[in-house]
Amino acid sequence: MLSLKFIRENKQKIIERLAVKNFDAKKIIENILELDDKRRSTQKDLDDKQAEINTISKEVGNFFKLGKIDEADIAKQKTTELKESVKAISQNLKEIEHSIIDFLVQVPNIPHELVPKGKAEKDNVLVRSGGQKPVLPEGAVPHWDLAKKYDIIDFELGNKLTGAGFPVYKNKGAKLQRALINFFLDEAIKGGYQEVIPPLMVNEDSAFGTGQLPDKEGQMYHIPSDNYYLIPTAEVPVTNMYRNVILSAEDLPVKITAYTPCFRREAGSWGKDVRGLNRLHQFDKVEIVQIQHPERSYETLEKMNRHVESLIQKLDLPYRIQILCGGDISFTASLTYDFEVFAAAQTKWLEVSSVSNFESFQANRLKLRFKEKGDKKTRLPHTLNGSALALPRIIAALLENNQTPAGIKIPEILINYTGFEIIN
RNA sequence: GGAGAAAUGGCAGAGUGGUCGAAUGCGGCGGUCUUGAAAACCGUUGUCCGCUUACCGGUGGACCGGGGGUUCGAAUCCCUCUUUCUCCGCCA
Repeated sequence: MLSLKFIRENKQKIIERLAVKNFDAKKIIENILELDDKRRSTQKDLDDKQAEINTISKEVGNFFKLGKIDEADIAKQKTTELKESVKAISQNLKEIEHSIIDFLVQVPNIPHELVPKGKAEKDNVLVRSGGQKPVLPEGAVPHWDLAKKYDIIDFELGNKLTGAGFPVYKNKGAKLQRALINFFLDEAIKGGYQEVIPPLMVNEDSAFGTGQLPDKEGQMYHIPSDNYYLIPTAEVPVTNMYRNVILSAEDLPVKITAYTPCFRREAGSWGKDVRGLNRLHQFDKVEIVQIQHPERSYETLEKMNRHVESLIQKLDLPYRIQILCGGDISFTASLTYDFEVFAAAQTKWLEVSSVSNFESFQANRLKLRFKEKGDKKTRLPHTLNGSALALPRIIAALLENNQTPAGIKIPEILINYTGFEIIN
């Protein structure tokens, strides 16, 4: 959510920049500014009346003390009228504030200068790539066939238990899952991130805080009896730990990592894109989150990129990194790097991480602030997050790329974690 | 799930209708003293929204768990929700 002050001061710039996200902001910004004017004059009106009531009330007190009952009664009557208008005005103010919020939450974050114009995936910009695409042996097959052949992931069984998109990991498949989680967490901790295990369900306030609500509730599983939402990513509980918090500048950067399962309804996604592990309703992910000083957030974004890249390199997977274009970047992000690994049997690039700087967009919504030492005013810090990494597609690529006639070879770095070198 | 108690500033903890944004202590910040530090002493110490201001600042309003009510006036009284604690019950 952009702050009102920012909108007031940067109207033209916002409209121009949001065009990159293919969002026509002119009308909505004008609505917001108009409402904001109304809000301020209403506020002033209310404050003045309130002040008058306060003055009179004090007088009444004094009259009573002096035994001047008649004067007190006269003063009392004056407030009756005022009180009624205060009630009406504050009701009005509340309504204005609500409609401002209603509009504000519809305005996307301003894209960074690096974000290219574009409509869809094909307009994303390649930053760099690495690793070697493997030459697969004769008769190589996609991961869903390998999963069945070696009995490590059971899609049908998950179907029976729950439904499509909820696989059961078995045997070495389950072990590999744990190995990756531990590897990713250990690397994050080495990188200075503090590990947390957050709740997997959040309340409405949290879902609003990170921008899942309003509007995107269709993407989350909802528990109506308690009004909780299953988290679509650890970003939600982790970032919300700092909702309504004032940090001091020395606390920055805050670096948190968390492993959690993630739950996504993925309403409306069907077809061959979703085969096997490519798209699931429940999957595991290690997330990294940082809260950083506005002047250093882009350095931090770069560091997070390097962290994610190093994980993929250590797993020896072919990858590429892209900057998302205006049409592909999320509502809340200023700049996003997508990391894709190449799954050689499907001959497909699979997104395994997306690392974003939200600048102050989330912080404003969360009421997350920080204060410079000796400074009276609070400021909004920048928030960033990234997957490091999402498991299923990493597993898909590992299985497909490392298949040999003898079995699937485990990357060197993981052997300490799995305890085996090959799935056969 | 049942019974009772409670929720106040960064923390601890006073405050039961006006002079309370709120005593006191701790912590934090600034200073005096000291070669330096500690101790002691002095000062200072929240958030949000307006108005004003070149700046320092000044000024109005709101906030004592959330929401509503009573009253000229609410941290204080009433209703309601939430949370926490104690006891009982159940239980991984």
